[in-house]
Amino acid sequence: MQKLPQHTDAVIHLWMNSTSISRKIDVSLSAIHGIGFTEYMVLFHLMKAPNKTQRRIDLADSIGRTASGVTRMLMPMEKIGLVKKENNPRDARVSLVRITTAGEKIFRDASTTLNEKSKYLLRRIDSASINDLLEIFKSINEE
Amino acid sequence: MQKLPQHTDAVIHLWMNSTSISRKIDVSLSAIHGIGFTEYMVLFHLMKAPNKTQRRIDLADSIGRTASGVTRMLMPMEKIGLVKKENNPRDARVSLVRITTAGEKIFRDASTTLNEKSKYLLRRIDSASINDLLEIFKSINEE
DNA sequence: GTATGATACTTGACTAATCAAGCAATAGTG
DNA sequence: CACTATTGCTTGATTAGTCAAGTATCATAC
Repeated sequence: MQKLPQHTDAVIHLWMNSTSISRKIDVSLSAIHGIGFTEYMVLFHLMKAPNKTQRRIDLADSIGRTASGVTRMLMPMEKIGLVKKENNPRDARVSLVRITTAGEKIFRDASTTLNEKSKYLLRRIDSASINDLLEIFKSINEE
Repeated sequence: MQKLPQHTDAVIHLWMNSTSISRKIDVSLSAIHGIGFTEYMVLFHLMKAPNKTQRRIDLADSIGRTASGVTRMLMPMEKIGLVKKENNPRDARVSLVRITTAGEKIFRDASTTLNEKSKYLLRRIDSASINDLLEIFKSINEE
């Protein structure tokens, strides 16, 4: 088998690392807080958003899912009270999502778990390399 | 919202990048070759394996899926003739998977597509940084 | 101001993966 | 050698997500 070019190798390793890391984080988060990595990311983006509120379509975009994926994912999250639905008075098509107080608490608790787990998973990488990693990730996403 | 520690930030960015990248690659690969990134990875690991053959359980481990996930995933791949099942005469529990000639061809063709797509996706990253990335990824996985 | 098109969202049908339970074969232990 | 535990794999039930189609609202062009 022919040797793969460097960038292909990088993409493959990115996939493998992210697969195994997000699996491990999923296990920790859901055992302790009852949410997976994707749910965590929803809360994360809501916390960052102005008024802690976002349109479903923008949320879909932020977490790399489709609109229908978001609809389906938010149903159980609403049911257990992590987020709630709100209307946009200016546009009746839009359905806004707001994080609740309960959701914020779960987010803070889960962040602690995620911090510990991330620290452990990256324990062999020194701080400077993590910085490099972040810089590279940021430039991958520039438009 | 409190600022996240560096390693947590890195894990989150890893997740986001890999989500969007593997989605894009999935689209390209399946449009042209009828396989997704996961199927490509199966072929990739089989190509690397001695005799181009692997136990299902080891395959599951290599691609970060469960044994039952592998069983389900290989069914359609066998049906379209990319891989075939073989027995291990030494251990009747084991079911080996071997890549077929047709599978090898698809793998080579798909590799070309993947190469182009990877090059495009990482076009803003210089060669030295990609090397750094690879080094970091490799040390994340050391045991 | 009315038609046409675009946008936001939901739903039905499907695919992919998980977990837990089960079966069969092998390995380890007294 | 017999008994128990472990390993490799598959299957039923469930969950998470996709796409395509449909509905409702808003924006645009004439």
